[in-house]
Amino acid sequence: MAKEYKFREIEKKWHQKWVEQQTYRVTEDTTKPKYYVLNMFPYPSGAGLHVGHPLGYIASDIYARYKRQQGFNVLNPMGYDSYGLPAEQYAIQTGQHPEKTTFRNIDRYREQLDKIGFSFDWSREVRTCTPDYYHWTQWAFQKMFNSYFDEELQKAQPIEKLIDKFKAEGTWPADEQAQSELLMQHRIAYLGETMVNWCPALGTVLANDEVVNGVSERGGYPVEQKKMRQWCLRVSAYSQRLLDGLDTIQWSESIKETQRNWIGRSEGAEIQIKLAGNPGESEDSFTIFTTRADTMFGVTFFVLAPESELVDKVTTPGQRAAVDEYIKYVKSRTERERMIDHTVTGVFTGAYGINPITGDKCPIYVAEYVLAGYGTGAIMAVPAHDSRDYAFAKHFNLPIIPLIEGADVSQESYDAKEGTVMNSPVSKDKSMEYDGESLCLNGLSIKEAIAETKRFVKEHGLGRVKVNYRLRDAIFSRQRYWGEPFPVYYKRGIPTMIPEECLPVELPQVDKFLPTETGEPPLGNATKWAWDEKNKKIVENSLIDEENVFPIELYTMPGFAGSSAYYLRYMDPHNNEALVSEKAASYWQNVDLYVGGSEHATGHLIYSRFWNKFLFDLGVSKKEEPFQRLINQGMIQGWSSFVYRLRDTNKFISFDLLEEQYDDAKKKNLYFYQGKEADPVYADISMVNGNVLDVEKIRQWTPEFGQAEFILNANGQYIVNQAIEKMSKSKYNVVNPDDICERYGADTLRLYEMFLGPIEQSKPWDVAGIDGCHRFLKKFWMLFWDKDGQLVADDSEPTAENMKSLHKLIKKVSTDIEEFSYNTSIPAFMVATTELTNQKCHSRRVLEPLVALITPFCPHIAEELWEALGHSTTVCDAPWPEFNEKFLVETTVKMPVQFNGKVRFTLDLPADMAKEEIEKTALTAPEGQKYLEGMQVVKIVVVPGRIINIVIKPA
RNA sequence: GCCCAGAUGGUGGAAUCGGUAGACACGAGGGACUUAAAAUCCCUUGGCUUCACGGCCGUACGGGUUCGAGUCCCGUUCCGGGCACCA
Repeated sequence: MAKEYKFREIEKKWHQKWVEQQTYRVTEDTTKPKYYVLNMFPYPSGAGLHVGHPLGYIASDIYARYKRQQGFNVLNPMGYDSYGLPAEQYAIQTGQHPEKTTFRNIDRYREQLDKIGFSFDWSREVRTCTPDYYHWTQWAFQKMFNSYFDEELQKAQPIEKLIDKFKAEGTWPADEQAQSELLMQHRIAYLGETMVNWCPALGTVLANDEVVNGVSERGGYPVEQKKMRQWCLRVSAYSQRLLDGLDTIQWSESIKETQRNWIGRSEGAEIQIKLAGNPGESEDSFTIFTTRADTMFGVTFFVLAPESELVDKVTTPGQRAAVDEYIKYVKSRTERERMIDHTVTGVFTGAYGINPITGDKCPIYVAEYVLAGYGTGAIMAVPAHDSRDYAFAKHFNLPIIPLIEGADVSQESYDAKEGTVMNSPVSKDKSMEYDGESLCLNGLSIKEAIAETKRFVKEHGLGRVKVNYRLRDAIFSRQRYWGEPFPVYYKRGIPTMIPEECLPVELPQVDKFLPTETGEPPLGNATKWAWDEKNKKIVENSLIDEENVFPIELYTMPGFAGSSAYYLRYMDPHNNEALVSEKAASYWQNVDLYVGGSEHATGHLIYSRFWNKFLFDLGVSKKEEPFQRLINQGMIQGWSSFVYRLRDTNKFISFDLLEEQYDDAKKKNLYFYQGKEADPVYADISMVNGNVLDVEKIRQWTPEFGQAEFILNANGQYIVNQAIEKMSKSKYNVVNPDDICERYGADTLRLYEMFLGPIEQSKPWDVAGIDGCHRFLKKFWMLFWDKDGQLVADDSEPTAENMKSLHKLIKKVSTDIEEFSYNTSIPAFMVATTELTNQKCHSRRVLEPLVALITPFCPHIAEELWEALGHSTTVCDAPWPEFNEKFLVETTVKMPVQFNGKVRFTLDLPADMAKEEIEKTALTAPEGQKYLEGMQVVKIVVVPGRIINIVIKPA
């Protein structure tokens, strides 16, 4: 009897053994080099894992196992990002404590993960919602509170240093309140009155990356701008370092570019503009920011952002009413409206500014197209060379002065930064003189003109060169329950830190997860949420006396708080004294390989880099960048199936019977049946076979379908419409990995997920092909057993052919793993297996390395075969086979081409082979002889790799 | 609008540095074994043309460089992602 591949038994057996033998447990082993592999930890949602989740985990597991076999001490931990909105929303609906549902979901995730055979060291698991974990989130926050960013040193420094500086300068106020306010302007974690993205439906503020197209990322609810006092992190202070760091890490170019865009560095100049005929107000000048200093001669007006404090100061009494009206209008508009609708609006303030270069008096407007948060909130408008200024000038009939030779500005502005400058100045007396020098840019290129203007402005004290960043500080508080509480109390209104030794401040119990009746966040429902300063403990709210007992912060931290430094905690997860010990941090340093989705490009991956840089400044983190190499796995999409219900009926029409019409306005297809519109309804993927609906099955699914009438096509089938969409429970297109494990085994699942295509690409899940992977594993298995079920391995000498098949595979698989193109390794495995089967290879010296090679991909079958081969140690430590080129030496001429007296060969030859040998080989190869006969070899050029050019001439 | 990444059979995708395009797999069709099914194995499978041998055309489109281009250069179209009144 042939030995059957019983994957269920094999996988169960090894899952148990791995647990018993603690196969994947790692310690700081200084005798080995370290390698740190990390997956973005999942948020444990109620829906469980679908086949898309493990994609990245499998990819990183393969790499981790490969590194381990190469002799590295590999840290490969896993945990849960377990604070989050869904659990809280669920709690509001059901009254169940979010911790309960979260832990239940975690158990389910763990069960699913365990089936796939990952090499995670579970002894290092972290959960962001447990006090021993968020202790260190709170601790980091306090450190940020007690630090400021020193612009000169470009790093975080203790706040005491700043206080000393103020004291030395004599600017340190006596009043406690004033001290607090002064320091707030410098602390890295600070309480700030800022415009925030307020989402009324979620009842909380959101960070910029949580708002997409003016609506909340989660739920898609409208977001408005609101001025609120919030905790913020001074991420913007690190802009330059965040930008510079990108050049030192191996991330995909596209994600680096996304971050560069988000940081948005722009070099420009700030220029002082004097007000003309100062209308008796305190202010006599304002500052504008421009990247196009070269266009100073084309300025025809100035514009202030509506939110700018300057508006109030410059507005003349005559224009006051109009300006107030306009500000009121701007406030009435939501973020979304402003983003979609770019109609030109604005109003004249009545004031004029003086162009310091030309001395011209230009009107000052207020318009919403200028943003308060960027630059100085004031601009100089050059309608000829900026499309927004152009639209504004046309609307308000303001002059347009072209400054670039050949630029036609009669229809649109000329925004491009190329060309030769003219009209700058138009004539000599149109340029102001400073210290005997006046500016002239005519004839210069734009680039030269910018530099020249900057120099002029700087040298004559008209302004300064300035770099601006688009990156904003992160809003760090949320008006939610299920998050880290702030270790902060308000001592007579002054935010004060709860002493470090009293951390963690645990999340209090509440009976309701909704905001209070007075509109306070959910923590307002807690009755024991006051800080007793004297006794250093949390006490009942009723004891608040504003002398010794003070209210504690009601906000909680946002989702990214817990995920910003979790990689450090994995190094030393049970440490009660520190976030991470010096020893562990020094050993593990930073993450060598990070795998996760690219959707975190402007969120987690920026915050985490910022957080790490801060901890690096503190000396806690040992590397400036937390993630050396980043791989972004693509999404696995699902095939959604739609059935069509005739509107206002319970009749479902087979898709092929419908008439299709494209609606341009809605940008989608509409379907009609006998003139009546039919609406799509999701059908569960499990009820569809190909594109045919199992009508009986769907009838049992919901009562709605149970009573429905299904109109079938001529073949008696109900055809569904299909579309590729993101895999999601609500789209009923989820494929569960458990089912695949049950049917084919984890090894097949692992192999197949890699076989689907390049890791970084999004691709639809398609079960076609999984049979092929399973079949391969069976073939691979059968390579080791004879027809009686006996192991075939013996000590025989491998043939040259055997070694060639093996070493071809070693080479391919090794480079593929390094380059993360696992999908191309799998065909190579298939070819090698077929070759070795045909060669009837029984040699241990081939079979053992073969098992070692498949270990990262399919660890279960590998362990089983490794054991069968007589090893008592785990295959995880089987050394990675070394590639030896000599086994590939068997010359075959792949492609001879003759031209111009040159012959080019492609040969399978080692790169370091001596030239004479190459020549000999080439000349004796049958194809070579055909071309070289009667020729004299003049020169042989060996291109590294295995291509040679042979230059010949007639003998 | 700006930036980034793509486009190869019915499908996923191979093709190393510019060297036989379509490896490998899926799907489809045909066959063997079998009472039958499953499993397994074998053959065919880019298009057009030919009884056949073969020939011609083919890597989104149009040019270019080269003895030779899927690959390099210029331009165009389309799809995906990011940013977007950022001065």
